[in-house]
Amino acid sequence: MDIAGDIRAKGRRMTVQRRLVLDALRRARHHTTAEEISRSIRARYPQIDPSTVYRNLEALEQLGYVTHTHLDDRVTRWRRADAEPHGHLVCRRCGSEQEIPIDILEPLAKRLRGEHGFRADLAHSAVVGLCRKCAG
Amino acid sequence: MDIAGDIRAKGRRMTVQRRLVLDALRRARHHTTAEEISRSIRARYPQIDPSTVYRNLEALEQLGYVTHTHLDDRVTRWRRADAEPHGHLVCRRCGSEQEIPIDILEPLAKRLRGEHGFRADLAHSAVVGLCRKCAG
DNA sequence: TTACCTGCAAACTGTTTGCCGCTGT
DNA sequence: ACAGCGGCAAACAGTTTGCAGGTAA
Repeated sequence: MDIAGDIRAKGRRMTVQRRLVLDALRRARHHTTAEEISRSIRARYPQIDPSTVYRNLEALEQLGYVTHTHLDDRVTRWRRADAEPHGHLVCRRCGSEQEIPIDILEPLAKRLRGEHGFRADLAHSAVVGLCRKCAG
Repeated sequence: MDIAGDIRAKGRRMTVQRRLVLDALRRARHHTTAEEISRSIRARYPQIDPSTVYRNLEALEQLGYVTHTHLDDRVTRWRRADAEPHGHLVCRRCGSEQEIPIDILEPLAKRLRGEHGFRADLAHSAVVGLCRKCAG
């Protein structure tokens, strides 16, 4: 898909800053933070302001190209919307993170939908608890 | 249980500030925020500083009397540790919150434990998604 | 008496906003 | 030409911290 064309078709613009944010997200294997994206862009283009990164992440999320998730701190994690979705386990003791296949979470999503009419996005926030090591 | 005695037995102190925080949590039907606790205390005892509330919440959590949860904003929610645990559904569109019985979440917890050795605390963070109205 | 605890003020982190000139389309 | 967008600086919310004096045990 031609993101640039799509963005323009929606009356928005494809600026170099927007492209750089998109590229940074493409380079990141998993989720990243705004700060990390900002830092990686500023390494080459120091004139690009962090606030521009924030504004672009928000815009790109509205446009449907990126989404964000929350682990157990106050930092928002961003990733491309077309990456395969997955869940996260984060240990409240050692802080370790672990990705899990989304289908483990499916039965719960189904049940919440059936019993509460609630369409859960179980990839949105991490499951917090104790990892095997720390629970031992 | 005698919290005051228990706290002293652990080498900590029962101050009026600490008691006020505990009382505020007892008065609150569900989870509250530090700001709310602080405000309710300061209505009567304006000299008590918000930072004291934060420090006490942390201390009381370490001592095992309170726990915190996260909904989908950046505010920490506090409650007594002896309140019955429950899950939360929060709508990303309208912001509505809904409590759900913890046993709905049990099968997932069990599975995470079995397949990943991970002891999930599914009451710790809200499940985010679209409520019935907003999904309609 | 001696940790622990408090109030106060200041710092801090992650993020948002106002302003205003610039630039894609 | 005219929205949308960017850089800059300042504001913001929620929370944390350093300090110096106060207080529970």
